[in-house]
Amino acid sequence: MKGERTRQSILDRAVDLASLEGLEGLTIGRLADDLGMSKSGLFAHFGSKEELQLATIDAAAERFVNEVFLPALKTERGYPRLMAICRSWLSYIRRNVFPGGCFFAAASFEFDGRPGVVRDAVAKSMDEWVGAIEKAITMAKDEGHIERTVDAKQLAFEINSIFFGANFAYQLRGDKRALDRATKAIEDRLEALRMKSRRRLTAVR
Amino acid sequence: MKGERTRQSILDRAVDLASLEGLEGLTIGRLADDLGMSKSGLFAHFGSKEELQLATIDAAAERFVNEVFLPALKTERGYPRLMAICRSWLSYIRRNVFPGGCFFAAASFEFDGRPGVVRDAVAKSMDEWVGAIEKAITMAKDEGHIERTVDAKQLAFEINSIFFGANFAYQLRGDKRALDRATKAIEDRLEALRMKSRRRLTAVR
DNA sequence: TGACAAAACGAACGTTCGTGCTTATTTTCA
DNA sequence: TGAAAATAAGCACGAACGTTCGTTTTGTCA
Repeated sequence: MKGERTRQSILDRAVDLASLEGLEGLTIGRLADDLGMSKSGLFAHFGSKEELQLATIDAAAERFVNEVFLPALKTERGYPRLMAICRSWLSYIRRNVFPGGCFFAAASFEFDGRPGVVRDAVAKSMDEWVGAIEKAITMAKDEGHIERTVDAKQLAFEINSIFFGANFAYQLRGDKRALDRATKAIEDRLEALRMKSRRRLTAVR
Repeated sequence: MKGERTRQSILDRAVDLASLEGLEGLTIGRLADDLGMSKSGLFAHFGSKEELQLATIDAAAERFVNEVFLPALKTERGYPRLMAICRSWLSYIRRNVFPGGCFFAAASFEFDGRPGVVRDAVAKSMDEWVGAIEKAITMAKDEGHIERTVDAKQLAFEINSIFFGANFAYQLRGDKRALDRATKAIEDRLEALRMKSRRRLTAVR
């Protein structure tokens, strides 16, 4: 009981720290100090640093899903939901859900060069996320909201790219307009794909 | 003389290593071992790890300019050069100029959360690069190759985003088609901006 | 309340980190 | 060729790393 609560608060802090310093830069001693507890006590919860990293990724994924994905699912499927997902992602950056920017963008670029279970876990999370975007695109096609010829994988690639670009410009370059630019890029791209015959519905936007 | 040669070979290796392990994961002991020299001997060349990191960024920038930017400058200014820059960048990923993928993408996401001179150096390099893309776009406008209404900053943002997305998909997800997708995304985007009155020139592509 | 389990602690392990010093070996050039 | 200068190595340092240990504190429940 108590242990689970502690574990959760450790992971909460670990996620924040890792978004700033990286999953490798995340350090058990530093984390313990931050939480006012002993290294050994903290360590016992995970058994190894690698296990801590994996648990941190899981915790980050949970926060991400709660803050980005689930809220967007409330919007009706099809074009509206696809756009809601994009807006939700950009809002998640603006709200600083992770203090160091997108946890998964950072982790992706940190681990893309080294093999191991941590890299695999990051890749799996990202696969799921990009897959979710693809699915939303496919739904928009199925609903007849966007053209049937749309290549879902291609479009998901482009949208995800814009997310990375937005995170980069916002976090590193401090470009306040980065999120506006990303919004415009995605809106323009998606708007061009809307079904002509459904133009009467565009006013809903 | 000799020192300069050694320094260069150290930096060559440092760049490779940092592209894989990150600039913070880059370690003096590991680097010295790799090169078959002593930590202290290597250390003397730089005086501090931070100085080594800064020199590594410079060396990476030099390699990047030589491998990506300068070759593209041989192409005539305007639309052709803009496209050449994009193709050159994608080729640079395909050729594994840095063993861990784009050095600057990795460094950007590694340091976007922490202040300091290293972060500033990374940001400066990226500013220059994005600025170079912007300039190429502006030239294409001036040459009358693309529409005068194009927002150079916006377009540069989008192109750079695609680069990040391509690096991500190629390096972490091992998606061989990532570079094709990036090419298509950029081609389609740019093609739509070409001046109608100059359509007779489009065959040149 | 008392007994047992869970959780946290403090100290220490061996290793590696970045960084100083001092000494030895090369390079360079008058 | 030999002296001066540049370069590399050797050694040691304090701190931090992940990890293990035995002990103590805290929580849970019969």
